Amino acid sequence: MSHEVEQRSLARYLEEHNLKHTKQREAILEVFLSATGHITGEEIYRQVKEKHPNIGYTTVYRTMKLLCDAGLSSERHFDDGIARYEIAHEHHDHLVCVRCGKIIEFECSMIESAQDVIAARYDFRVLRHRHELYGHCSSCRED
Amino acid sequence: MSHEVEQRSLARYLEEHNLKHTKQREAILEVFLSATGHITGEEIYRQVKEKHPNIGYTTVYRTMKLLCDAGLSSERHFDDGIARYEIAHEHHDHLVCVRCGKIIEFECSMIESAQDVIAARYDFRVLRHRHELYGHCSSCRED
DNA sequence: ACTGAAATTGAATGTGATTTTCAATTTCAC
DNA sequence: GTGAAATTGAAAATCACATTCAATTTCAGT
Repeated sequence: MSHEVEQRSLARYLEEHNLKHTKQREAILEVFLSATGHITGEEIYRQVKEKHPNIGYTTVYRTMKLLCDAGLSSERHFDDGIARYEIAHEHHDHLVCVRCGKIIEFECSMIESAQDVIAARYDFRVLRHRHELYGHCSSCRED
Repeated sequence: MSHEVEQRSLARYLEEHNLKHTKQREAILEVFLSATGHITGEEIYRQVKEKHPNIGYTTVYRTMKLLCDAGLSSERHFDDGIARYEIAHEHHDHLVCVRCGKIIEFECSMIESAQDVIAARYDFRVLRHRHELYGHCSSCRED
């Protein structure tokens, strides 16, 4: 509950694409939205399983792919190679704490414009980018 | 041949770590160094196989890991998730052409310093970063 | 509410890159 | 040359995720 906007957004996507509204999809959307973000498929699976013990891994992966297609989520891969799903919003980049695993989002127009310079230098047409800073967050540095 | 510096560097690493000097390791180093860079394990395997038909996948992967530990190579993962090995050198970032797969290295001090600003803002200690621009290279845009 | 065609589900199985296992082989210090 | 320790390679395991397919569920049309 309390994610009415996204629920409606999913419902619209399903209707427009002749797809069906199921308990599983609703449950997975709910878990995904309630997470702090950057949750893995495995974590979603475990949490959905609590309320829907019969749900399968397959459905979780398929539904997350659906949510990505619907524009509600986007899939990210950090250095461990495991897919993580974040709530879709404005372009941004990430700080990843290698100790506690915390992922912080940031945006920086200075970097964006620097990229334009690089692209021009190599006559390259940039479609997207990924920029990740790996290190230690402040709370992991407090002894 | 003609990669004497690296051969000596590997030899030194092997000695220091009580590891052994083998034909396979030499052959893999040779193929790796002769590549244009950003070669996959599979590609190394195929090329080494030409001169050493009995070599196994396993040895290639193990040896590339060794070369990384020895500081001669570094492993990179781009969006396709497949490990690529590049010749270790100064820090740099990458432009990746999503059409032809070409990988161009670049460095940009403007971006590096912008990162410091971000790190300070979040009180984050950056250990390393990855910055990849995906798009179309100039030759892929020529119709 | 009822029906049935189409979509969905989930268990089992497949996939693909890489890793591990392990018996046989090779290296190298003595 | 000898033998202990490292290395090799074939086969099997792993790990995250994708595909298959028979059984179930949804929902538009009645």
